Amino acid sequence: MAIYEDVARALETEIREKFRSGEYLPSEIQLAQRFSINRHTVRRAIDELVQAGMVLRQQGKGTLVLEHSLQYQIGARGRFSESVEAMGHHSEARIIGRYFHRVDEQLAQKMWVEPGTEVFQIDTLRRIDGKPVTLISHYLPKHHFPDLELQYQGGSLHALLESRYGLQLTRKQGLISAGMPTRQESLLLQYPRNMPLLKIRSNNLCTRTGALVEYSVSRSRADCFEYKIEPRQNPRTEGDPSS
Amino acid sequence: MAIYEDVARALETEIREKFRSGEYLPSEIQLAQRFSINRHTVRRAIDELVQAGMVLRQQGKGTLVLEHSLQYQIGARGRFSESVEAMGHHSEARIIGRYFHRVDEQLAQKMWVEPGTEVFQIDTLRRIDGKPVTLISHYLPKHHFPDLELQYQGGSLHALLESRYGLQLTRKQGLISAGMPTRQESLLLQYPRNMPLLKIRSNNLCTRTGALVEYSVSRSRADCFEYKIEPRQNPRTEGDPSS
DNA sequence: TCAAGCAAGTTGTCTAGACAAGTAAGGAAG
DNA sequence: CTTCCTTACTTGTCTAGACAACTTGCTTGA
Repeated sequence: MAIYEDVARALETEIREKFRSGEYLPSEIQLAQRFSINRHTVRRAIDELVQAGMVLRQQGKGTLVLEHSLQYQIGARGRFSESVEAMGHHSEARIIGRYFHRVDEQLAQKMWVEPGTEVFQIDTLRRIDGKPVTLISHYLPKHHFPDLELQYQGGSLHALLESRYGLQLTRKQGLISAGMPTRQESLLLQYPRNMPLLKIRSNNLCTRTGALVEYSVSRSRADCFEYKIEPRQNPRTEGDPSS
Repeated sequence: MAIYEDVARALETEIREKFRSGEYLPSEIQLAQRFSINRHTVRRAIDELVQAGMVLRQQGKGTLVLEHSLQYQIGARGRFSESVEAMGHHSEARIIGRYFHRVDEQLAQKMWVEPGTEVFQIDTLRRIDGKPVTLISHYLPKHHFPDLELQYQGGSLHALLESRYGLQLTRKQGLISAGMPTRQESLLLQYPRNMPLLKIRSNNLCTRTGALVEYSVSRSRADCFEYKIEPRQNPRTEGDPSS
């Protein structure tokens, strides 16, 4: 194992235990003497920390320690699992944006509606234990929901659709992917630009008529969130055809 | 302006104009001679390209040029969808590693087995149209599979389990997450370090007895791959990843 | 007093050389 | 013909030294 990797890990734990954000690391020369290695090797180690977003270099001043409260603890506890089926039905969501527009070619294809269809877009942010975790954009064809923009004031969107409009939704398809956050997503989720997001695009149909009533795109922080797939409780015992 | 920045820009335009993905850059020594600079300065320049996701370093081989069309075109053409249910059942996989070890505490918890259990680990790489897309690590408790390491020579692992050992598998749980690639994953998938991977951890049980017979972790390139969830209708709807 | 500038300390860049680690191809031995 | 080993070439790491660029505080001069 490379020396700089060892040093990087040593510095990482040391920062977590003994440094606060705003403080400066010892100079590269001092660290080189302490570890009895060359200064360039120290720099290579600090490069790792910079890449991880733990520290910030300031030429002429030193190496600044940043907030490391939510640093990459992938796989540790504090990880939330959620059934894919439950996606988008949450009540503790806060509205952060409402829009009204006509869908363009690209969105229409994903939404399974005609281009030019008038839709409401509602963006919500979901927090868990106060931490922003998931950002959801709901797209709802206008003709299904007269006056929706007045009705919905937060809470469970799907519950409102059922109580107010008598619609019951069925997820017809979900597409799961991963991507990097935009600047705005990074801000809203308080999440680094160099960490991935988990995305689901869902097409929800009316259970009775089969018409599309909601298309949603959710983006979740991958450091503390994952989706769980579980087989139906009463499966066909015929067996999984795979393999 | 730093020399390495100039060289990085020069190489960037050169790559766009004269190189195709799959080709290798001239060696660092050759580039150093061409630009009349030190090899370390060349390395620093190439670091920029690696960071930008344009090239991939391969120790002992060279510096591989990646597709530069997909840079900002995530979600464009050439995206494969695959049913989550079909995960891990593919036949066109190539074995890239076999291991035999006892599971530690952490893995045991995820695998639903006792710590210390002896397991085979088989790593496979799956390509689509020649492009490496998915990396899968299969973990199989040894006591279920005497002589598996001799039996399996590639192809469909689950088919072998059924034909050779008479086992039929049922996915009990799948956990979907996202993460960044390790250096090795980046190499094997020919994929930049700063682009995300889509991960699924699956616990597959014996359909009859309910015992765990396989735990697998798959990692897929997020630039050209996504998982599809569809409500179960007829059992023969395996995801066709074609085009 | 005030301002210019000097000095010390920091990170940033470049060079130079050495060896380790990994890959691929070709040749030698069986 | 196959297998193993050697060899050449590539990237990866470490060391060493020098100077540039920048920040800060202190000294010096008017």
